[in-house]
Amino acid sequence: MLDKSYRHIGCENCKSRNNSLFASFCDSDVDIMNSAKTCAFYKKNQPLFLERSAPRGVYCINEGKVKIFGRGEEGKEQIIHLAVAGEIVGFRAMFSGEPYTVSATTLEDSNICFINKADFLDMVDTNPSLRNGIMKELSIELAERATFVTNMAQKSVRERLASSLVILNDIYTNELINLSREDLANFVGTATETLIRLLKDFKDEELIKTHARKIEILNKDGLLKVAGG
Amino acid sequence: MLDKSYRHIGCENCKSRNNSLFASFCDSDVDIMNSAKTCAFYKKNQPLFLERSAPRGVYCINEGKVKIFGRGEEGKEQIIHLAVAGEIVGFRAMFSGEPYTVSATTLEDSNICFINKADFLDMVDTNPSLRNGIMKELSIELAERATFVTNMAQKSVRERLASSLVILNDIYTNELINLSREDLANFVGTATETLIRLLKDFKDEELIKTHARKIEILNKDGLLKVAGG
DNA sequence: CGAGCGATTGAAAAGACTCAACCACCGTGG
DNA sequence: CCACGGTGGTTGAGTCTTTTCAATCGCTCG
Repeated sequence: MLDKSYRHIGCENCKSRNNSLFASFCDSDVDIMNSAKTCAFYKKNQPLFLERSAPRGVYCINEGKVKIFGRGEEGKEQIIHLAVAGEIVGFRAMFSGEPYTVSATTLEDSNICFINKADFLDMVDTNPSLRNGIMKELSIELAERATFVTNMAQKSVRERLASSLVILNDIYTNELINLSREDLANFVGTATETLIRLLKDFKDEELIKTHARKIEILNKDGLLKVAGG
Repeated sequence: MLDKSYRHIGCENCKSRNNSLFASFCDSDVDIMNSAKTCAFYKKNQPLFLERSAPRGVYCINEGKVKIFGRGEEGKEQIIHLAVAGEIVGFRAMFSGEPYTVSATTLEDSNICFINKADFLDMVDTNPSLRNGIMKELSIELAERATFVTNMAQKSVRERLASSLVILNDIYTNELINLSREDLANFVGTATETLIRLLKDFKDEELIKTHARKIEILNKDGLLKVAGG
């Protein structure tokens, strides 16, 4: 269960740090980060930052999940990424010199640490392995996003939903996919009604099973086949 | 007109370098790059590199244009980016440690220089301003691509075409947009036939005018209005 | 208990795609 | 010089997917 206080969470005990950009930190690096950061508890659906606002630092997810999304002309959300424990959110804006182009909101109750921009950039400057990790991460995400664009442009909604469910299944390790229908639609890039109809199709085809809003994957290979790849 | 030989093009004389990542280079930096690079003339439709192949270095466009594209399931191209003179192509793959996820092909006769991976990474290591420029560039492109995804997911083909034409108008400075209908369709993310029909609509609405395959923008504001934003 | 939001269903319309045919231009070879 | 073949551009018709709008249902929260 999550700690509802604002008590400091020591990075040295953070189970999520092992698969984060800070995994390679030595003890003194961890000390520096520990003294630089602040920790906070975020309730579900609480924003970390908003599009067009000025970046003040980076957010490190100790526990919980965060959606990163842009908005189209009519204000409809498009979820670009779902960040899980261990991920650092908002570090792209540290280097771009521009306001946020996306917003970030918690999807569930979360513990999230914050590192000031100056402190973060200082760590990047003085720590080559962190820097290289970041450049690698940026590059990989850029490549992923190229695929994302291609999928959006060429795949049908049905294919995208199948593909999305597999991705979400990995994100929700050891638990059922738990998103509102609207968020799921905004992740797939479709209308909520279309999403619901396709979910029903998948249920009929015994690819998935729903438990109220939660979704269980019954046949991952079948979904991959529908996704076409 | 383009030089058809493989003669060396000195970076110190390269007009495109001023708006490139190498703009901040001092004379000695330029010397290093000059001795590290090789220059080559590429005919129209000649590939620089292919998806799934191993990155060997970066390509610097002295003159010409290059399309960067991925492929969907059925092999249909999706153009992710059009690179113009001054742009460095393929540097993301220098950091990702993975094979190319996209391909690059010239759209017209081009002069393109090549810098070996080791030499390039060496320059990045020893030149903080280049490094910062790259991190900034990666971050900005990542943000742009988020918008790209949102547009693909939420805008109609008509809106995307209008928006694409405005973007292309900037890319083809002082000349008419000159792409095959298929490339244009693959940039917008639609079928060639749909693209042609919409171009006709735009002609009827006097937003554009065609000269054989070339496209002239008559009413940029009108196109922006159609694009919705 | 009532209000309100999220989930679901139905019906109709719009948007895009596919397939097939045709046209137009261009360079080649006879 | 002209017929030929090929590629890229264009048009038409029909179909399928997806969206939109409207209405209903069901549950949770105050």
